[in-house]
Amino acid sequence: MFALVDGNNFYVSCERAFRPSLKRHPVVVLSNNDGCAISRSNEAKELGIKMGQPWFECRELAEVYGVVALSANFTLYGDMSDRMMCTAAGLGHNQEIYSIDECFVDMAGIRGDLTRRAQTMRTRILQHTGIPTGIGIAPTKTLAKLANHVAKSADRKPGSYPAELARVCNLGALPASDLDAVLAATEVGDVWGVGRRISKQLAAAGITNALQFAQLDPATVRRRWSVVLERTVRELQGQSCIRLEDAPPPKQEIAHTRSFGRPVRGLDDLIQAVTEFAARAASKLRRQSSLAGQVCVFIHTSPFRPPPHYSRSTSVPLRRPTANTQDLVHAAVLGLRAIYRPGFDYIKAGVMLLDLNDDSVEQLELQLDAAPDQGGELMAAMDRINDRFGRGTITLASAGTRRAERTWVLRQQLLTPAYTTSWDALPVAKA
DNA sequence: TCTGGGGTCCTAGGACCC
DNA sequence: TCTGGGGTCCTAGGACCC
Repeated sequence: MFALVDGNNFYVSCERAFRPSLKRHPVVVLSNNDGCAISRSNEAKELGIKMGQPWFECRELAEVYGVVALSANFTLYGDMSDRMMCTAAGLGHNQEIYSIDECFVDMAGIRGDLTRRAQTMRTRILQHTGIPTGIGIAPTKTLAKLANHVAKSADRKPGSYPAELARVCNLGALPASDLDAVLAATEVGDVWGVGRRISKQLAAAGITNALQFAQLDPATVRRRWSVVLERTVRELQGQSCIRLEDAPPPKQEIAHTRSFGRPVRGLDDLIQAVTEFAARAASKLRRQSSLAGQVCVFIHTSPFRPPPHYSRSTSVPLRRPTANTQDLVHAAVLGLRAIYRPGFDYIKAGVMLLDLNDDSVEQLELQLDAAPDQGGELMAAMDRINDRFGRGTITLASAGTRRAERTWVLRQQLLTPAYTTSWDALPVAKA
């Protein structure tokens, strides 16, 4: 039996935990550059503000109704998530943290009334963190997701499902006929794994609710769509096909990409952005003890603006896999110079690290051929400083278009003289 | 004026090999 | 003259997730 614990309107709930005056007010949290609404309180949802909706589209309406709009504070949300996950882990023996606001818990081997246990856990999470949650329980992960959807909908929209399924919904405890009724009341597009495209195709075939979908023949679904969708059908039928991943595998790619607040034209500005993106990605890479074999960089103009449009990406292979910021930045800038065309208003850029593998192999090679230190100590020092004093305390800079060499720049305003002194002792500071 | 930032998995098709 | 077919690897693109 799987449980899915999901924080309601997570970012908004995090903000409310520290500002109780926001309760019962319509609140939205906005993405970077205050571009889109990425979390909405129930009150904001009722006003019709959609997930991912551009803020400029709803601003007028929001002003009329006094919607409070907040810029996202992802550091805060990460901390709140850690707390919520620690508490939620007590629900069973194994936990998979699926996203910042959701986790699966394997409840196999837990005796007693699972529904009551989940209700107790819900109260405890609320007390520990101030975050309201919904908990769904079912024999497969897809059904647990669906149960969670029921738990939240029954709470928020009375009448959508039986009221006793609100907040905690245990589909495993339901008689078959009741389960069918729940599936029949669920739109097929609300099933985990069925997105917009496929729901449209299913609708064309007369399949609009989850019960009809669950009654399809898996082999037919595989032939007509894919093995992925076949698995979804089987899971809805109660056959568990997706295992709990309690020890998440290391990432296969690491990206850092951003939209700019306003259009960027010059190569120098793009180099500056790409340098920062590559450095951020490199730091994530070291955190999971991996090395990258390739650096991909992309730039593009806004698809929402009139032409001319320009969009290109390129991959730069590295001579040997590395996690060194300097090497990764160098490769990213090299790629950028290759794809850059003057005369366009660029709105977004990004750096992706690909071909990732474990750094232990590289360590072995280093020992074998006694290669010079690739800056490992320096990188570790940078990471420690940034962990301690905040991201961006120390960064790598790239020279602009006129000078080819790179320079190190220290942002010293956050460093005390003592730390500056010890930093000066490091060989790189003279570079 | 103003439109997020990450990820994963699968498939199709081409290149290449035997 | 006649010119196979299966396996593997890689890449691009699609679809999905939060």
